[in-house]
Amino acid sequence: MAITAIKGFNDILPVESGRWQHIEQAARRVFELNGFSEIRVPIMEKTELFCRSIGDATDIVEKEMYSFIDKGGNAVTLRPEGTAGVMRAFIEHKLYAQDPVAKIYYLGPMFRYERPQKGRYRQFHQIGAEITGVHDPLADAQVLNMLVQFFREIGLDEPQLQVNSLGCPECRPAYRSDLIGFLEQRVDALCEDCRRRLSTNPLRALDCKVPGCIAATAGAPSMLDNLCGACDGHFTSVKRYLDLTGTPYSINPRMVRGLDYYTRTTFEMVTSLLGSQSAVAAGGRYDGLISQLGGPSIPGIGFAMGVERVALLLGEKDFCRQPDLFMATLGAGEREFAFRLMNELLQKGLRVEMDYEGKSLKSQLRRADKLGARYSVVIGESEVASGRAILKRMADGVQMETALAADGLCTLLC
RNA sequence: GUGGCCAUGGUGAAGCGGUUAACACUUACGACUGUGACUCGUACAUACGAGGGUUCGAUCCCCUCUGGCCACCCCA
Repeated sequence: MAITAIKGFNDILPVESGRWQHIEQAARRVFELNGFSEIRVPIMEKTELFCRSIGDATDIVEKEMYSFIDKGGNAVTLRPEGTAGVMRAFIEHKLYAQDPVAKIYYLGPMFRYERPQKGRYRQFHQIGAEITGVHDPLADAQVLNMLVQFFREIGLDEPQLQVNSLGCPECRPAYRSDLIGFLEQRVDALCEDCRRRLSTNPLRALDCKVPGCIAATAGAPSMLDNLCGACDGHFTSVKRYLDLTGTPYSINPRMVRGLDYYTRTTFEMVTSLLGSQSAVAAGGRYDGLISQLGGPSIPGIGFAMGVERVALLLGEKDFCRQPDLFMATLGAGEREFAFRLMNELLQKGLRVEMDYEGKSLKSQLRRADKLGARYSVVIGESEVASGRAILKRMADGVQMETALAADGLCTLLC
C-alpha cells in the first residue's frame, strides 16, 4: 500500500487550487482596500499561548490540540486558530507603540484534532482579520461590513450575518449565574449534554438542538436583556451602524462562541448548505485578550473564515486559466519555430501552449480544445516560409489570416 | 471521543459465493496521411481499501485495521 496523507489532512489538487486562489485574492483585495496589512506568523507556538488565550477549559484546548514536546523539552502546539499567535506577535513586537490602531490580516493552515467531516478537517485553513485599539463600535461594524463585502465579492450571497453580544466581565458573570439558576430548576428536562454544560458552559445549553432542551430553555433569561449599560450601548451602536450602511443581519441571542476571550460583539456568517458545519466565518470582540497575554490594555475585534467551507460553497465552478493561443505544429523544424514564437508571446504576457512531443495534428487540436484555448494556429512548412498562417477562433471556428509575428498576434489576441 | 452508513479502474458505478468484473465518462490512437468540439472504431481493472478468518472456492460471508460520509460533541 502506498503511503497516504494523514487522516484529516488534504491535498489541494490543481483542479481546486484555482478556486482557492480566487478566494485568497478576493480576501486580499477586499481587506487591503479596507486598510488591512498582512501579517505572517508561525504555525507553531508555545502551548501556553493557546491555554491562556483560548481558555483552558475549552474543547479546543482540552482535547483538540496537536501538542507535543520538542527536542529541547518545550511544550509546543500547532496553532488551532490564528488570533492568539497574531496577538502574541503584536505584543512581542510592540506594534501598538507606533500605532495602537492596527488592522492586520492573516491566512494559513490551522490544526485541530477532531473527527473529520465535510467542511471540517484536522488541517484546515483560515483567513482572518483583526482590528486592535478601537473601543468604538464603529470598528465592530466595519469588520462586519468588510466580511459581508468579501462574500459579495466572491459571488456568494447565501451566508447570512448573525450578531450577538456576550457582555463583558462586568455583566456576564451575573447573567451566567442567573442562567445557571434557571437551568438548575429545570435540570430534569435537560439532556445529558446540557446537564454537563451546566458546569462547563451553561450558555451552550441555549444552543442545544434537543427538543426537550429547546422547550425547557424557551423562557431562559437572555444575555441581551442583561447587558450592563456600557455593553448595551455598544451593541445598540453596532446595530445602528449596520443599519446605516444597509448591511443585512439578524440577531441571534443564543449564539455561543467556543473561545473564552470573546467579549461583547460576536458574530457568524452562517449557511444552511453545509450540514452541521453552518459557520463559514465567525469572530467577535476580545477586549481583554491583549492584556491577558501580557500586553497593554488594548481592545481588539476580528474574525476568521474557513477557506474549505467557502470553497465548498463556491462549488464546482471552474477557475482554471485558459490559454489564449494553442500552436499546433507539423514537424520538428516547425516545432522549433513555434517554440521561439511561443516564448516571445509569453514574454508579452499571453498564455500560449504548444505540443511538446510531435503528436498528430488531430491530437494537438484535441488538446487545444480540451485546454479551452481561445485560438489555435497550425504551423507547417508553408507557414514558416511565408510567415503567415490561419488563426482559428475555437469557439465558433471562424478563421482569419495573420502574420506569424509576436507583435501582430499580440494585438490580435489581446 | 460516541453512534449510524459506506469502501470495486483515473472518475461515476453494475455485479453480492464459482462471471471474459457490465456499462458510461476520462485517457491514448485511428476513421480524416494539414484542422478540435459531434459520430464511429480499437485499447485501457493478475483486479474489487489493507490484513486475517470461514469455504473445495470469496469482490460478494465474519473479524480487525485504515479511510470516507452523516449525526452528536465541538467548531472556521
